[in-house]
Amino acid sequence: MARKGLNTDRIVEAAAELIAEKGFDQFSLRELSDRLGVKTASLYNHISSLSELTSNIGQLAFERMARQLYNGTECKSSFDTLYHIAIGYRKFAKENPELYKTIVKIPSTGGSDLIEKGQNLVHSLYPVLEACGLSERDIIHFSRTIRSAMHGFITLEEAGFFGTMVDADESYSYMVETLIRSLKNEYGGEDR
Amino acid sequence: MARKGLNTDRIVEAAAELIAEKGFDQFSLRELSDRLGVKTASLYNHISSLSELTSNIGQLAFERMARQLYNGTECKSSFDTLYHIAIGYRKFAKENPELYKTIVKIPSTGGSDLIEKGQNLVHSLYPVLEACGLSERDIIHFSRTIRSAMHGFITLEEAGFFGTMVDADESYSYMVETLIRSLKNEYGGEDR
DNA sequence: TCGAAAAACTAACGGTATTAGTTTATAATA
DNA sequence: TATTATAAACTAATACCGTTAGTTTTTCGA
Repeated sequence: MARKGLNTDRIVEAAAELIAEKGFDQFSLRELSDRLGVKTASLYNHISSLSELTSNIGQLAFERMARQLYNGTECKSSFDTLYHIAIGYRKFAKENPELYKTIVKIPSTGGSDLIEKGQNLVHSLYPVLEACGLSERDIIHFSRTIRSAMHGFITLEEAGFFGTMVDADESYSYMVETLIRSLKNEYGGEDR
Repeated sequence: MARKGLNTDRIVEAAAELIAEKGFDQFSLRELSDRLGVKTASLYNHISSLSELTSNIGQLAFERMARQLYNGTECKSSFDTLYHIAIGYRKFAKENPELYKTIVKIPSTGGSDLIEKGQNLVHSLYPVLEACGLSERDIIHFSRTIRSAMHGFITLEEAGFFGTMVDADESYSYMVETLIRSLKNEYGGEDR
């Protein structure tokens, strides 16, 4: 009955760890509380509901991803930067597949904090695209395009919708290069 | 206690209807059996588990989508055909948002029947891309690219990750046109 | 030192999918 | 047509799940 020094952050981190190990679908508050050495009901002193917890885990995933994506990205051009972001995005998703799932599995209701964290990740794309020469409106369009492509690829691959005949890495490179090439063709030359 | 003439197909269709009405997350076997005028346990004479049922619903979604996508697609060029498929894909997903979710929410284990139905939908893309002049390998690559883009866009939009400042329809057109333009630039002229 | 607040607990509720065992209705067979 | 076997309904129970209410214990601040 001694206090365990629990708080929201520790719970969220332990939950993320548990999800990473056992999978998103196998996750339960019961197993989480077991691991924290506490009864399930005690969690509710720190969290208000499972869906709120899930949202917090999604935010954690965004933060970790952002940290991994934008550390030491020294590239020759904005196009190169874009390429490395795209490669890093998938790298993170493949290294943390179950954690990545939480990002989009949030119930649409009340996930505004998560959406905000997602926006942070997105906004950091904008300067890169601006440096490529895109207009304000096209920055939005292209940002949505490449995010859709990356996320869709990861989701479909993970779900098993790509056959095994052709290497997925190769397809991903094809996709990203296709999008960047279209950027070069439309908006500028080689040296951005 | 009189027999209700129930079978797997009727259950799957009723489940799809229920999901369309109440949402994927609100779905339960209890409400499904209520609607069918039967006790929940009785469903197990026709289905083996919820996840199998979910997989069957996903297959139904694929079939309906395929039917809607490929009826009366009379286009001037293969590029036009591709464009209309892309627009129709999103149209279906927006008209049947909850049903669309079932496609990808299937547990990866044992969903081989569903994967096969998905492959059918994919394979019907191949002749179009072949007519555009793509090599066998690039057909796979580009097919994965556009499927990723379409699916990712729909998922991110539905989850609320696109702001409301810029119209999503416009972004979707931008995305599809960008991909088709890249196809024209790489593989051929105007008249395919 | 005492009182209040926070954090643990126990116990219970309503919900879920699922299984086992039983009865009934239909279909096939003799 | 009568009988039997099979399939489809049922009842009842299990083991989870998230969540809430109410209680006890610990800790911290006045």
